[in-house]
Amino acid sequence: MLEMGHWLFEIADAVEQRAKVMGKREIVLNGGLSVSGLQHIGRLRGEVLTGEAVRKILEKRGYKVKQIIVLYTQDAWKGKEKQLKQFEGEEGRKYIGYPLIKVPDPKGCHANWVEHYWEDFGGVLDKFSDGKIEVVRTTDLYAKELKEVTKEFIEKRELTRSVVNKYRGRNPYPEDWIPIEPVCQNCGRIDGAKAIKIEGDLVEYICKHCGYHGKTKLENGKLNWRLEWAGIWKALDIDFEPFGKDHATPGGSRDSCVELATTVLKIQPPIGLPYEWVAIRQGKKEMDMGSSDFIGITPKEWLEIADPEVLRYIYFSTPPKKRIVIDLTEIPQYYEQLYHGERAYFMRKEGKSLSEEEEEAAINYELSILTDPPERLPFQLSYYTAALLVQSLPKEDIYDSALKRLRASKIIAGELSEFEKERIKSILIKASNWVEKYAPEQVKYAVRAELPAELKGSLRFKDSLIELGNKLISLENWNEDEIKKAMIEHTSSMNDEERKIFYREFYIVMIGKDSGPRAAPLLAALGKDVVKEKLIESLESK
RNA sequence: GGGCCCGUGGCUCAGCCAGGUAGAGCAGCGGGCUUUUAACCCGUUGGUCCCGGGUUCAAAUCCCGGCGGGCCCGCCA
Repeated sequence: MLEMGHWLFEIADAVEQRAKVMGKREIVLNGGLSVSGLQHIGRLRGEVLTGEAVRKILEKRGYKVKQIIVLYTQDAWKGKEKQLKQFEGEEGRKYIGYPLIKVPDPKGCHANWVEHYWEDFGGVLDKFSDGKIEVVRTTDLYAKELKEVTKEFIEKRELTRSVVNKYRGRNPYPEDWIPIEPVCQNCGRIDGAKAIKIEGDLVEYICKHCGYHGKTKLENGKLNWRLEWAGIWKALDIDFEPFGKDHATPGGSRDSCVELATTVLKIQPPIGLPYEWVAIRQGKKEMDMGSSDFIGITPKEWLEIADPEVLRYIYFSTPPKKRIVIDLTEIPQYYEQLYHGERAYFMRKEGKSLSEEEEEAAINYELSILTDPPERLPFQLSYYTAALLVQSLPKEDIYDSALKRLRASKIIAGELSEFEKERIKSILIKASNWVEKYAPEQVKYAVRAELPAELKGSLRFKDSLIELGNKLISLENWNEDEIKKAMIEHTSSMNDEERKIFYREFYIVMIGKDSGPRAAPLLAALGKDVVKEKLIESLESK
């Protein structure tokens, strides 16, 4: 089998094996996110896309698979520095200890904190996946699926306590402990009400923050997080769930939850998978993306500059425990990696023999694409070329004008399929956003609005530049080769020193910097009109 | 205290799971092409695979013990 050895297929095998042993008809994959702030692209790695890839593999094998993401909306809002800063002034302080779902939207545009920060992640999930992912919130689960298991923990509180206390050496729960943490009806906090009595579906509690003594429904609270996680496994019948490295420590949360699952809830814990976090590099600095610290970019922001397949390819081709560092200035290289996988995929399809590395690249490509693969290897527009091109094109008409130039310069020949057209269109738009937001300086150039008069006066080769302009606009074929030829011819009589100055002035006139992208491709991209305007009209005037 | 990841030519890294002649890209050097502008093409230099032990006919790869760098957990989630 080609896929042997690929980590995603190994997980799929393990999950399949588990399902077989347990005789399950439907396999359930889970992921969990607490919406404590910025929902960055790192969170797609383990909790969403790993599951999606495993689901894809298992579905291909004929299994019915459900994929869920649980949002931990009942967790307490901690009021970390960056979280507080989302609010005006000191307003945020009021909400410390509130369940996330009860914290208002600091920007005022959504129903609450969770909905606001979930939007740029959840709202584009269907673009990063096939969309067949069910999103649930713990707030709702407590009213339904988690009800039974909550009661089970309360009934088995002694056993539960003996297990949990193994992991709470210095701060064990006391003998009268009741495993439910209610929301205080007086001060709104979920992080301090102590349950003292259970009466059917009601819990009586005393709040340590405000001293309030009251009763509320069980569902208006939450389980201690270890119980909660294990409880979700049981309530939703989970077969597989990845978890971040913070949960992976031996004797840590995953281990303690496994023990609760087997000894208290009497279930087989799901297959787990520890994964590393994703970092972002900005200049020389490199930081793990973080939700409550608001570090990173959201999936929505990623879509502005790159296709989702590109990120999927990075994630699928990297073993889960390896750290990934995303550098947004390297988007062109990330595209090349996806293209590499694409070429490998089509080589395999054509029956060519592949190296092991290419085999793997082909598999990663297959996992990364979101639509059926095209018939044959599609045209691969270099992202870098696109970035150069778009800087000289009218934004409104970017696709048609780009296509014209790409054909004129013979980068594209022949008819394009729908797939190719769509992809080119997408890359052009994304590359143009990338130039604005993240591209390194050397990639950028601008067609300057107007040449300052004092500069114009000091140009040594002003007449020669005008002459070149005239030669260029009379060219029959506007393509790189012709332009290059004309330029070589024009500068052939100059010596090295003169030529150097000539080119410097050329760039200053064209783009306002004394150097820039290669002259011929640049001019090909800019078009005749711009040449006429810059080299002739602006120099002749006055 | 416990655990994870990484350590391979100047740089970035692949190879390690399934042991079998040390690889790629960039940089360097030589040449070609071209007036270059994050170029391209051909050729080429360069490596005690962090160190020490073990297993083996054979170790970058497996096992044990160190060292250096990054990170996680220690009762919040």
